[in-house]
Amino acid sequence: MPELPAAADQSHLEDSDHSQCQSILQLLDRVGDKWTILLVGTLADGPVSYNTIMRDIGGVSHRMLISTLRGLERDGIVERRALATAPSNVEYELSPLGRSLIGPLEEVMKWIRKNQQLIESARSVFDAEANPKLM
Amino acid sequence: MPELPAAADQSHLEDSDHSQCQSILQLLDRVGDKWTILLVGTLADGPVSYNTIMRDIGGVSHRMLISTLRGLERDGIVERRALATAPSNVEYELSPLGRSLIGPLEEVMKWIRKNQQLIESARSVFDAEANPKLM
DNA sequence: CCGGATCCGGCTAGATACTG
DNA sequence: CAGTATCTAGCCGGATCCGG
Repeated sequence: MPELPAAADQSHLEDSDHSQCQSILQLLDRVGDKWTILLVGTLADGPVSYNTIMRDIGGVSHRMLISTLRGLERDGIVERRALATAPSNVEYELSPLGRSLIGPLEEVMKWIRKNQQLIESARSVFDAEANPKLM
Repeated sequence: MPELPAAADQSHLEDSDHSQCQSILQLLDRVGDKWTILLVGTLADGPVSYNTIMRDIGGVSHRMLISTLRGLERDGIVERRALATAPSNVEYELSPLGRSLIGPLEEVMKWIRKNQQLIESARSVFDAEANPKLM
């Protein structure tokens, strides 16, 4: 079983403050992950089948989608249900825990959509100042 | 100028839907970034000097801190002010745009702190079910 | 003290091919 | 269709040295 999250790498065990911190950093990686945020967004409205997800999220590879879903399932954020239909089909949906994540992440998405233009122009200005000659 | 964000890799230019999407994905990486989230948190209370940041955030390397700060400065989220003191000193603070990010990210941090235990036990359960023999 | 540049090992994630 | 396994290139990030 390769490729599951890799969990605990802390070699020399550390005092509780540090391991507490480690755990938070780990969760930041999970929750802040690009695909996690997008995935929670597409699952927010109810159960969705695998290929629908694949279609809805542009630019995610098969491999990344599967492994992100596994990770979220492991963390108790999504639930997986295999339907016994003729062409095999699988549905994913948010658990209650996962649904409680919608609010916070939706805030972040709203912020991004609202400030997208602003940030892009800030980048242009910054790049121009840093490299006036190249413009 | 190595190592700045790398901005635009899209070779064959794409229709506006796709480039729009690309831009959002990019911002997700910036905003969802572990160090970004922690950094906005420590800058939330006002201007902070470089070494204070370094001390406050455990486990960040010099290189990552500098490059994250550069990226955030480029995006107009933090402002950098070099003080003309004897041992040179630099302060960073959130721009108005950066301050508007505090709310959304604070929501995420609250969610993490609240559900940390829950997630860890979900992981244990999942791992036990997946590998009953190894337990 | 701040921060840029370089080197380099390890991990990430895409492509691909194979199972049920 | 859903999922797994293998191979591989490219990036990320830590260590380190230098220069302001």
